[in-house]
Amino acid sequence: MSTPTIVWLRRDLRLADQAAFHAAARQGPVIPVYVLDDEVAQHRRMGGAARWWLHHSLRSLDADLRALGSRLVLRRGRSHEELAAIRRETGARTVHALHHYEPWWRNAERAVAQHFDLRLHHGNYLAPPGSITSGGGGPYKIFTPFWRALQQRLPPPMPLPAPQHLAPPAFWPASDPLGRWRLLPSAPDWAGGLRDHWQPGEAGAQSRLARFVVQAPSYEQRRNLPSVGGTAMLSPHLHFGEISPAQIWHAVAGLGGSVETFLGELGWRDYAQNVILQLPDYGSRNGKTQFDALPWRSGDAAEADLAAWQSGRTGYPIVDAGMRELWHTGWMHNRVRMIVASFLIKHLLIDWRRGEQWFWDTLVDADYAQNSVNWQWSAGSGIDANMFVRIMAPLSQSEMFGAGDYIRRWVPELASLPDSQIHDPVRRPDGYPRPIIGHAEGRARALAAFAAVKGK
DNA sequence: TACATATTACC
DNA sequence: GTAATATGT
Repeated sequence: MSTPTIVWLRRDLRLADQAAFHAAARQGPVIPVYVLDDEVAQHRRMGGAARWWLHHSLRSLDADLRALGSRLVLRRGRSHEELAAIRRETGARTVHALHHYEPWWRNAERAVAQHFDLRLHHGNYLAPPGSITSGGGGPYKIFTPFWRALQQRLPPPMPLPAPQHLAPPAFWPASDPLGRWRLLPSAPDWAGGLRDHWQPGEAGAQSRLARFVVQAPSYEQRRNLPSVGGTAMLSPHLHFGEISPAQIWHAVAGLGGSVETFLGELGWRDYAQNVILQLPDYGSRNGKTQFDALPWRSGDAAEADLAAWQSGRTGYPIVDAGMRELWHTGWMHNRVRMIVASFLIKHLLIDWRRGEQWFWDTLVDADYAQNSVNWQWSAGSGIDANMFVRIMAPLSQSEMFGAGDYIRRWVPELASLPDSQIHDPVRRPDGYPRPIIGHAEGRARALAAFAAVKGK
């Protein structure tokens, strides 16, 4: 029997269009390995919602592998140590994996490469991050020119087929029982809403894509209406790599209508990855250093406001609906994400990193690049040019995007109010709070604080 | 071919 | 305001 090859899985938990599986399957026996490696220094520990998703995604991948005559080996610890142990157990000398760009993988990959012939493949982005450079040869800072340049590289390669069979090794290395990792919440079980809304795994990703394909041509008209829900809801599947952007691209490109707008969102995902590649600390450091001087609020009053925001009790119906949707389902509509982020940063004048941390813990799609880039975009602290202090008015956004039914769904205290009242109720039903800050007051405070750091 | 300056746009 | 490019010297 020939020497087995390791497929080292990270956020690429799929069989189709998975270049590491594709390459390894042709070399003989394959050992698929997932190492839970987020407890080491520098590695951001996954949040609670993401851990719930990971549990189910790993179980799904293991079932899919067993149907091919294989299985998933689970190990916990430092990636290079666990892989080296498997090498000693099985004699494997080659590791196939996909490229990942979170800063903590740099050291891990270097260490793995000391023990193995490490073959890294592309395939989790439309184009390899770092490969799109501006006329001056440097990385892009602004989305639009980046996207124009990326489009020159499209279409992405045709998706690779899933392997039909994966030869098992002569014997399997030890594998942890998934349950021992305790990725699921113990009491209280807060995951009921997640179970109702999501099907983690490759099959769930494909069915979500199939549902979206028929709606993709009307994406433009529907995507900003939280009551309608015209977005693809593929973000957690993409984050865990249960589906590739190339698969999505080839499923929707050419359908007409506003598909181009949707593809721009896939482009934004590539863009964010390119930003953290040039600035690995983007999740904790302002892109523009003058924002380091911004007088964010702190202390008991700010902490109380943060808690009200987190629990959906700000007294702004659209903000509260979004925050409760997040808590219940692990996801929030994109338009509402922008509104709640603006509210925290501008109206409450709370550091964007606090919001980023909350999203990191509660979103099933929590992604280092996306979360960092999007929060810095909301704060205006990022490297992308940004002329004014953008302060979204929650009430007019709520009206403009017809959020009435969305609010009724997530803020049941307000369910009986008519459209004329629901965005800004004059009489607050029992138990629904008054606004924790007035719009004009919050706006003025934010303008003063941001003016202090603008213009150098 | 370098470098300055004008133009355009900023999900 | 400033990134990126087009245009000028």
